[in-house]
Amino acid sequence: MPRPRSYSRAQVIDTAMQRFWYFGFEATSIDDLVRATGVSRHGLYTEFSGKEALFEVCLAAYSNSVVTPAFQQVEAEGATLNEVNSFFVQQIALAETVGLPGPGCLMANTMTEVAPHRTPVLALVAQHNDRLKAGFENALRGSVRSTGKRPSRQVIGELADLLVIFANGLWSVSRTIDDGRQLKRAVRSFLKSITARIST
Amino acid sequence: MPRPRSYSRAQVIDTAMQRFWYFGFEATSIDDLVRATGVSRHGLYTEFSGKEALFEVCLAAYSNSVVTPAFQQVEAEGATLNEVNSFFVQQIALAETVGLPGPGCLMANTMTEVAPHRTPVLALVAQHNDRLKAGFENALRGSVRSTGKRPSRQVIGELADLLVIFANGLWSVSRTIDDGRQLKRAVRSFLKSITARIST
DNA sequence: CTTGTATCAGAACGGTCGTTCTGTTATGAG
DNA sequence: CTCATAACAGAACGACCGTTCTGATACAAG
Repeated sequence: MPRPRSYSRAQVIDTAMQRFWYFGFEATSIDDLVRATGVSRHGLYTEFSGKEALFEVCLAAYSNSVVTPAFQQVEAEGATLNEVNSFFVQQIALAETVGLPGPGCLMANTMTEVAPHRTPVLALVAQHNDRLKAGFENALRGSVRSTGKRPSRQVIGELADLLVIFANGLWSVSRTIDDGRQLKRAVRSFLKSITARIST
Repeated sequence: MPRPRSYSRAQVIDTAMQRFWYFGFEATSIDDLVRATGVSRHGLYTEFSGKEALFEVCLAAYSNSVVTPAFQQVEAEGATLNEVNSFFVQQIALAETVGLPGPGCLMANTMTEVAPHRTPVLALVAQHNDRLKAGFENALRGSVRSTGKRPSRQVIGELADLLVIFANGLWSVSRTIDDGRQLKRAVRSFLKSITARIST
């Protein structure tokens, strides 16, 4: 008998995620979210339980709807550094369509804005970095398979760490740069260095 | 005849800088600054003209009192990648004494939190990145001088861009990591890659 | 058509935001 | 000692913060 809800939970989360992504956690107010989503304050508080909880839901949604579509190719069996390259290139292209200087990466932004003060958030971004590292390791192993060289597990891990750091740095500077070609050039150059480390 | 001021401008700036550094621009309130500096609201508003103006002064102070002491060795004539290495190692050691996960870098944090919404701030962090790039180029040229290889100006520029991205990424992840050895390992590994690119 | 119920819009909460203003106080020149 | 001066502490400003609450509303079962 009750009145059916007039909004879609997924769509609210997506809209909120966009606001947090571009403006950050602190600078995004509940009023902003009410205006952007069209959902009343009451609705936001019954559906989610507060601003920080909603933010954490948005981080998870970002992982699923933004990171996964682009990064799954790197995580797939048989992936190589070619897939790593197209991951970066795709994300740069996405940033260009949104407009540079752009929003960067929600995870990278959160790393520097919210963590380490709020433990649950810190855990989520650390988990994201772990995911990236695992994916990069997978691609590195894939690329190694086709070369004569056999780098140790430790070297693979170190190179994956470098890729995680590079990714975070790249999305950081994408918030101050207006030319996507600079970013693409950096990706090309960096992957060249990594490739050199796993071939003869 | 007037009453002399009871605070030192430089010390107020330094204290405010520390707060912004760790907590970020939005999450640091004027009340926080009043408590931390011991200066009244009125004093802060006559000495500086508002929160954002004070923040910009802090960015400049950070550049002078944090970046310069560590980075000037990289900018010095005759610097090589050895100086780049000790720059990173010193800053990591500093972060370890403060405690990891730590505050990272005020400039990197600002890049992802405040820029690109506020143009004057964006300009300051972009200027910081330019400074880093110029310093890294200087060191790369210094390292090249002692090898047979003669990389083009363009390659030097690209590698310097990589170093800027790496630096920003490194300070980002230092906000989620509790073991400084991981950071040092990454620096060692990354500089190894860069070195390979400018030697035979 | 009636009625129960969950959703709705939006008022209202105390608290804090960045900012301004008002007296009081401490100082050093005369 | 007197007094003009500027820095002082802190009250006060309207606006907005995140959160809670109230009463009207729209639907579906009976």
